[in-house]
Amino acid sequence: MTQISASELEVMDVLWARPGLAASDVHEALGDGRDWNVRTVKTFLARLVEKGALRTVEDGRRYLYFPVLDESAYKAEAATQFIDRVFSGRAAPLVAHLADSRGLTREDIAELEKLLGELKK
Amino acid sequence: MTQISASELEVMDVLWARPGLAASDVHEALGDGRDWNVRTVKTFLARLVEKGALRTVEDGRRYLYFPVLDESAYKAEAATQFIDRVFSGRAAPLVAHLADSRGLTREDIAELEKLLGELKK
DNA sequence: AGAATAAGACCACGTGTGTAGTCATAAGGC
DNA sequence: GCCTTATGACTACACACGTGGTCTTATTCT
Repeated sequence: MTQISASELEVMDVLWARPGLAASDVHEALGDGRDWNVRTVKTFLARLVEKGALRTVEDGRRYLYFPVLDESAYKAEAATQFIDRVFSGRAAPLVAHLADSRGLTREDIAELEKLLGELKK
Repeated sequence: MTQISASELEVMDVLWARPGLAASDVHEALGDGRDWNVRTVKTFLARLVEKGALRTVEDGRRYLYFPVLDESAYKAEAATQFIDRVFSGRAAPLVAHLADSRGLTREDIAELEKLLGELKK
């Protein structure tokens, strides 16, 4: 599978949340913080279509964009790859590092415990 | 801080494990699976020195390479960035996805539980 | 109707990255 | 003393990525 860059991923996130937006809507939805020119957003959309991550549906003289790539599948894969790359495939050290860098709040810890409890079944 | 690419990271991993290797040693250490030309490895080393992640010590007519970047600090930062990018900063979904994709073995789960137990203190 | 706006199509351009080649030089083997 | 080999220095080059420009055409506003 082709790689998706960090910027492209932000675009995917918008469309995973609200599939079927047009380019200008995606641009608008990104608005906060992300100060990309509409054309920049369109470039990302076009590249994502090339990569097979999105597909278009014509709507008059514009396109609506829909995800082809499944969000969960993609993120699971990305997580696995990241852990392979950075942590030699071991998940525990990752969590340890998160804790170190204050990436884990008390709620996170509680949530993880609950999750682990379920996983054990 | 400048970014380190996936390939460069593999080189760093070798030198974090065994600081003070020469280019050819790094090449050899990477050997398994990684079939890079020595010059490719040297390119990565040079770029890592430029980026300030490694420093060199002359040893006759060659260099020995030592990490400047701290491994733990780097990996903690990388983990945080990854989670921000892909999981909107939430660690729990990451672990959930790992579980989904069979990225978590029973041992991982046990290890994580132990870790969480310690974190709670 | 004419002007401003908005959409897509196509193009551009600097930087990073993966992947090495060439050149000069030093050192070791015969 | 020369040939091979290892080393560093410098260079190359294609493709990805971030960023956005131009050109054409269709719609909408006044």
